[in-house]
Amino acid sequence: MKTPARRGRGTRGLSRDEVLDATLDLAEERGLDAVSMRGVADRLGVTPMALYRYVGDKQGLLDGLVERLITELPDDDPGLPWQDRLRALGAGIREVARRHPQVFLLLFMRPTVTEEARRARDTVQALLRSAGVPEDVVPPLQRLLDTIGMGLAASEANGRFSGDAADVDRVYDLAEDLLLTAIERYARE
Amino acid sequence: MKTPARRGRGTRGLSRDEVLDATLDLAEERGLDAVSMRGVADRLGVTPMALYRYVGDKQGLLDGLVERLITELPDDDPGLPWQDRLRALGAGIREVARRHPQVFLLLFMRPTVTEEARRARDTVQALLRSAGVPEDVVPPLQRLLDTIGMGLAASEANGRFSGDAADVDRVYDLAEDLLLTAIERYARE
DNA sequence: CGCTGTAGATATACGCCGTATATTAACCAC
DNA sequence: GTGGTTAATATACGGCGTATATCTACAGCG
Repeated sequence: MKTPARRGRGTRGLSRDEVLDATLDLAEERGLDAVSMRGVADRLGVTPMALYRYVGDKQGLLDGLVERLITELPDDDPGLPWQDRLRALGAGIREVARRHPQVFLLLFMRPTVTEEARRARDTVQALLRSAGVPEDVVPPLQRLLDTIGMGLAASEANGRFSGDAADVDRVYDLAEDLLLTAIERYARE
Repeated sequence: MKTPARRGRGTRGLSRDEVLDATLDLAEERGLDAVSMRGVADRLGVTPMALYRYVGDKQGLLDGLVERLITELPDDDPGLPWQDRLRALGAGIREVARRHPQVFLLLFMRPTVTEEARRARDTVQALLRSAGVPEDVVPPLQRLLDTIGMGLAASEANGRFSGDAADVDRVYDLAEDLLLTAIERYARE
C-alpha cells in the first residue's frame, strides 16, 4: 500500500461538489469571513492550490456557494393555490437567509445567469402566470418579487431589523398582504 | 522650519472627517476592494496605524462609510405632496447606490443605530404619517419601504438586473405603483 | 526659559490571505 | 515498461489587518 492517506498525489479524489460542501459547512459554522482557500482546503485535508482546478479562484468558490444557496430553496408544488406557493417560497427564502446570513448578501451581487438561478426565476414566473398575471407584467413583477423577498430576508438575517420578532413578523405580513393584492389587481386587468 | 511636510510627527492634523472623505473617494474611484487601511493612509500621506485613532479599526472605517452614504441622500421637502417626496427619495437612493455599488450592500448588514440612520428613518415615517397612514402601520411600512428601495437599488447597481435599462425602469415603475396604491389603501382605512 | 507629560504620529513585525509558478506522483493507453 | 496526462503538492510573493513599541512636537507649568 503506497498511498496511506485517502488521496495520494495524482489520485483523482476531489470534486467540485465536495469542495462546495466543505465551503458551505465552513460558512455555516464560522461565518463568511472564515471562508478562505486555506480554510476550505484544511477542512478537506488538502492543499489550497488543489481547489483551483474545481472552482477557478476565490470568486468562483463564492459563485458556487450562491448556486448552492439557491438549490436549498424548497421545491415548488404547482398543484397548490398560487397564494400558498408564494407563501412557501417566502418562508423558504427566509430560512435560507437565516442559515447563511452573510453568504446571502452575495445574491445581490450576481446576475441571474447560472442554471439554478434560471430555474428559480422560471418558478416564480410560472407562479405569476398561473395567478393570471398578463404576460408583459410577469418579468418585471418577478424581479420585484425576488427583490422584496431577498431584501427582507437579508435585512432580517443580518440584523438590520433590530426590533423583536413580532415586529419583524409584521413587516413580512405587510409585504405578503401588499403583494397578494397587487398580483390580484394585475390579474384582474 | 523643522516641519517641512504638512504634518510632522506629533502634530494634530488628521481628523475623522478627513479619513472618511479619503475613504469615500477611494471607494468611488477604485471600488470597495481597494479600500484598505494602507490604501486610505497612502492617500492621506500618512501611516496606516494613524487611522486607528479615528476609526477604531477596519470595521469602524466601513461603518463610517455607511454613515456617509446615508447623508448623501437628498433632503426631504415636507412642503411637497407625499407622492413626490416618495419618488424623490427613491431616486436619491438609486443614485447613491449607483455611485457606490459595493459599499451600498453594507447597508443591509448594519442595524439602524447611528444618528444619521435614525434621521433617515424618521423622514420616511413622517412622510407616511403625512400621507395619512395610521400610526400602528407606520413603523412596519417604513421598514418595508426601506427594504424595497434598498433592495432595488442594490440589485440594479450590482448588476443583478442584467437586462436593458428600459426593463429595469419597468421594475421601478411597478414598485412605485404598488407602493403608492398600498399607502393610499392604508391611509383610507 | 527649561522641564515634563501626553497626544498623535511612525516603525516594525506577525500571521493570514489569494494565487503564480514549478514540481512531483499516480494513473492511462500503448 | 514507457510516455503523456492529470491531480495533487511545494514554495514563494506581495498585500492585508493590526498589536506593540517607539518617537516627537507641542501644552502646561515653574
